[in-house]
Amino acid sequence: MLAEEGYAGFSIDAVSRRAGAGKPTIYRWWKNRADLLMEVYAAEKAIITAVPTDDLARDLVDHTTALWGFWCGTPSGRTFRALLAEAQSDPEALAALRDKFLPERLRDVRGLFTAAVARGDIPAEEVEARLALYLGFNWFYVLTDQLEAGQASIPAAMRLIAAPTPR
Amino acid sequence: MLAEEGYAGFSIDAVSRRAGAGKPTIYRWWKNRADLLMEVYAAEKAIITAVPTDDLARDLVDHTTALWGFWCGTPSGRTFRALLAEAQSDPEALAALRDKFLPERLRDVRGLFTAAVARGDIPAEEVEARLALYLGFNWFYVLTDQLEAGQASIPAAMRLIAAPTPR
DNA sequence: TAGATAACGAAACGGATCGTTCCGTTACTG
DNA sequence: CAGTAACGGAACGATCCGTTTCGTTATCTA
Repeated sequence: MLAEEGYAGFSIDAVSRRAGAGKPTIYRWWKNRADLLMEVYAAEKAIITAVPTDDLARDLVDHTTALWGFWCGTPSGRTFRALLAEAQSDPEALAALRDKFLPERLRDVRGLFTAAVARGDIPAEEVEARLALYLGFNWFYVLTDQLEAGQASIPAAMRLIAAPTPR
Repeated sequence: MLAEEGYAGFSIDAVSRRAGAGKPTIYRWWKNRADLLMEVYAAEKAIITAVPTDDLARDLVDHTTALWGFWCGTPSGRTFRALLAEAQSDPEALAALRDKFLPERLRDVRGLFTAAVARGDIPAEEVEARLALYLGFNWFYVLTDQLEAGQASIPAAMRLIAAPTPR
């Protein structure tokens, strides 16, 4: 349904109709639209492995390419956008997104950065800033539905995010 | 109303009640919720001047600090979050956001980057990538309601976005 | 095998919002 | 003073929310 009509066509009523299930059944299993969306996303997410090499910039380019391909090739891009929209009107959903969903999804990428720290390529105290840059970059393109047009920016952006801090 | 209850409490019905106006009157002036939100944001936006010095990193830190202060100190942070959420369920709203609202709001910041290009500090072909990094960084923190906690990341992030490309 | 338990679908609830239509009033305009 | 246009208010049908009720099915236990 998200693939067909996006967030606008996604409602608990519509889900229960389509599933041939009663609404109470849906609410028995997921307390929220956001709760359902997060499980849909997690269930659909192909395992995008992120094994650090010794080149952070290349690791980030590879991971971003895989992620964008996943977002474009499945309904997951739509799902993610719906989830982020939902979090803007439901504080509980925002808390779940920030404190549970995102940390889980970010484990691999964070690993790329900590590996670079271990190699001495980037300072440990900059990991959060660089992670935020990485996340935000992806969010901007997916939220504005510009994943195709934005591909050209990936290498330069990742080079900057991965840049060693001089001095 | 956005300041009081956020996006959840914002509906055309509620707006017309609060304004003592009929709904048709609201729809006569703004064709969309997004349309109204964009005008609210634009009307509220204090002029945050962004005059380039000769240090892009410092310019970006200053502008980000001003922007986050504006987002936190007025209902505008809420307004912006509502606008972005609205754009996820209304393709027309997304197009307006992407093609009209954002370019207008970004004029000043883009000026900071093009000034750096003119000085030879950064290559012209990387402006889009760096702008996306800048935008995304801000979006991530405002959309996750972490503007206070994220302030510590600003200097490092801006240093990376403004970094000269070696070689 | 018989009874208890739990999940289920279906329907309906009150409340809210959407975007639109109709109507009678107000306030400018010429 | 007549005409016009924007207005407020009320109501429309449609959709969705989250919850309650009810009768049925399926599983587990004794």
